[in-house]
Amino acid sequence: MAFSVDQVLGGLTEPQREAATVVDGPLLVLAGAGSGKTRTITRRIAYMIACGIPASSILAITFTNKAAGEMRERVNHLLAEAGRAGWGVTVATFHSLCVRILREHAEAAGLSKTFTIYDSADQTKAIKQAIKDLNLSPENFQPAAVHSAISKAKNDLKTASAYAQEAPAFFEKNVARIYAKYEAVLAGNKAVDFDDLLLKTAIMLRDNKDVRAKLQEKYQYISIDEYQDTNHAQFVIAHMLAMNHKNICATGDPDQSIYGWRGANINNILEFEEFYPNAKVVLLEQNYRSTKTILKAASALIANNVKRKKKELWTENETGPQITKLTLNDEHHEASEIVRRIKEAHDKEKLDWDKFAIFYRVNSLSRVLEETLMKAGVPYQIARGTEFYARKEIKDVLSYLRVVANPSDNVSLERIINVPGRALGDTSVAKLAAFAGEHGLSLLEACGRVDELAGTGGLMTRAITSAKKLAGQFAAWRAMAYGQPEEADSKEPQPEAHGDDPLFSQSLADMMAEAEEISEEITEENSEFGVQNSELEGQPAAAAVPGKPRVKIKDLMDRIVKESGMEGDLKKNDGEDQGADKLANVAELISVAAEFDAQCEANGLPGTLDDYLEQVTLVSDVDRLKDTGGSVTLMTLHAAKGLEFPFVAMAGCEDGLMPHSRAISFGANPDEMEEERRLAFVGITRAMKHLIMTVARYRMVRGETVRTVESQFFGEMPDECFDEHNLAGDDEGAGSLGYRDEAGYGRRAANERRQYEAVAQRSEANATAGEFKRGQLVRHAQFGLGRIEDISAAGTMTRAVVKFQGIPAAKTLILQYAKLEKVDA
DNA sequence: TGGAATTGGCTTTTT
DNA sequence: GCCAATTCCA
Repeated sequence: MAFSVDQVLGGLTEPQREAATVVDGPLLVLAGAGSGKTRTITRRIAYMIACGIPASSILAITFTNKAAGEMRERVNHLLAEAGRAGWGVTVATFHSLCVRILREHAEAAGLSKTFTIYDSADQTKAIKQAIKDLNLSPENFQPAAVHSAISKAKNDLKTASAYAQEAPAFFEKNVARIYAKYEAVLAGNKAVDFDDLLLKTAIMLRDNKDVRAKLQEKYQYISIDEYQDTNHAQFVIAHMLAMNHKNICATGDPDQSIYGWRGANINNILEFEEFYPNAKVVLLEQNYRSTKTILKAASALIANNVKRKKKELWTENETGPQITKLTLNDEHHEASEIVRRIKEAHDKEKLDWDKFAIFYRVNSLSRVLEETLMKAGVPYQIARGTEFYARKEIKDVLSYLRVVANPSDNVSLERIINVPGRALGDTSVAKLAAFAGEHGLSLLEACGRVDELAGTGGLMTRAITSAKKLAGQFAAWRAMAYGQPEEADSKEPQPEAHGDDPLFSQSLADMMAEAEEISEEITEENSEFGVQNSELEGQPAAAAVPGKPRVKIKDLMDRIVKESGMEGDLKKNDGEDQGADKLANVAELISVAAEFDAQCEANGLPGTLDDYLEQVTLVSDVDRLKDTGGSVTLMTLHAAKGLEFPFVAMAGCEDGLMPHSRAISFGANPDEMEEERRLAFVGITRAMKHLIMTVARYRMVRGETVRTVESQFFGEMPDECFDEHNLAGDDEGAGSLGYRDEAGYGRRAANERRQYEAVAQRSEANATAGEFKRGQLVRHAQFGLGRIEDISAAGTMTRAVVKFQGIPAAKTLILQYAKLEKVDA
């Protein structure tokens, strides 16, 4: 054993070695940017195995699927070198781990085994539905805002009723109602959303002693990466799992906490020691990535944050070149200058394209950069905002599959019930839905029994035929997917009033049981998805159903695309439209599915439809980036976390963008500014040697050209770190004018001003006693503190548009009724 | 019912 | 400015 221990720990520095060898008891590794954190954790896991800890009792949680895959690979590689088999460690993200736990303990969690996972788009849709059902106006309750409120509540483990109890004011009270309704919609569709994965797992672990004990025994050694970005639900899950053996290792860097906006709680890491008083703490402060210059600038910047643990990054690397700071005319100038310099470095320094990255704060900046790269013939890849899986045609195909997997999923069915057109428009669907509601059926079941509706509802003959046909098709596809010999299910004997898991759940359960028997170890331990170990020599294949080859997702998909008429529809619309594009995307989806099939085949995994759908739902943009692209990488600062590049360009280093205006604007939590600073810090510390930061003097924002001010963060970093060039041809010294050009820029701005002035004049005359003006701070009995954004007179009424703190949508109030109270700043 | 045309809203970040 | 969603029109 000793031999492998040495091999496993070889080349680690003293602190790294310490972190890797403290295996028992709580451990906190505060790892600065570029301090070899991943390397250390990987070694730590390998060390545990080398010490004889069974791989199956090790759980490693990472932030992205990509990180999970990489870690798995590295652990395997290390152990192979040390002559050990590395498979069997569970490496997962919180979300994928939860899916697994929930499927295994579906009953205990109060879920159907075949639950569908809704992505954000599905969630928003379901929320819209709930808002509509409650007869609330979508204007006052913007689905997106409600969505984020609910999501936040779930991350804090607040169920609908708990949330309702605490709801302080009007808005929240109604959100509570929507929340409850939304939960009902989800349950009706046998669906869970992203947040539910965490919430349901956390609650089950908290309340169900048996399940908790079982999982505690299973995962005796737990390590969690990027701990600074965990939220409350994740915190609870981690500690429920660890509370017995207390072998929990949290690694992370408070300075790189950038997901506060979605509920991550930086205090989880800041207070780890309070939670585990006997925790061992290791600091990794030596940076192996960046030059002294880059590190100096980054350290100076982050030192401005109050909420942090002091840490001094240092490096033995060279001083390196100064950071290039460029001021350009506009975003086009910015893009061309960045591209020019990238090309230059590519040619002169013989750097491959994949050594370059361009970061930006918001996705909208990518457009011009992309165009410029394309024109210049520079290969690039991008973690896109509207990524592949969000495309309409892709979502459509996946919706078909989801309905096959879960016939109760009405949201997915509604999405495609008339795609391609089959005479089932809004009217017909409404009737079907009403019928379904009356009889406690799913929408699909209603389609199958449309005959019974014919007398009453008066559905078009064509619609009736279509509905029946569709129900029949789904039955057939389902039979194919789950290896059911019959195809007769659509006319199946009455699925009784409230079908709990109708149709096929039986066969699925059997299959799962069988698969488990065959190789409990493998299915359980070999991680989730298609990303698999390659070192699985000699393991028995865990085929889904013995004697029957597993159904290929590709074949199923192929069949659905053809039989549903989608293919024909897209071909028909080919007329130099996007039809061809869409068809190509579908083809791409199918070939990715074929890859999934092949992966599962190779690793002897069941690779059921449910597995596939789960995989597809939980991938992110970053996961889709290839390492070996031979291309320049474009991404948001958020996506850049954990990566490194020899040459980095950060575009849009301007106030309003970085830091984002949201953190600057009225009512912003001061913590937000710190998070913006951390975001900039993350960006800067990705760079190994070359760093360019650019400022565009004018930038097109939402169709308006605005005058910008360079980022206030520049003022927090030492001048000597920068090599500054002003390549903007025009005016000097205008930088102090403010965010928007005083003179107005463009017709639209002028128009707006004229309108504003007119309104202001009118309201001046009408406003009660004239004390309310635009910009005035006010207090409202229900909504709280706000600021008047606009004010106007209409007849005898004066209307004020007020933006209240904590309420995303501005409210329009009538002054005579609203009893606004003036607040002095 | 489907396609065109207009509006409106949006822009943080994503598992 | 762009995209999606809604509305309008045939």
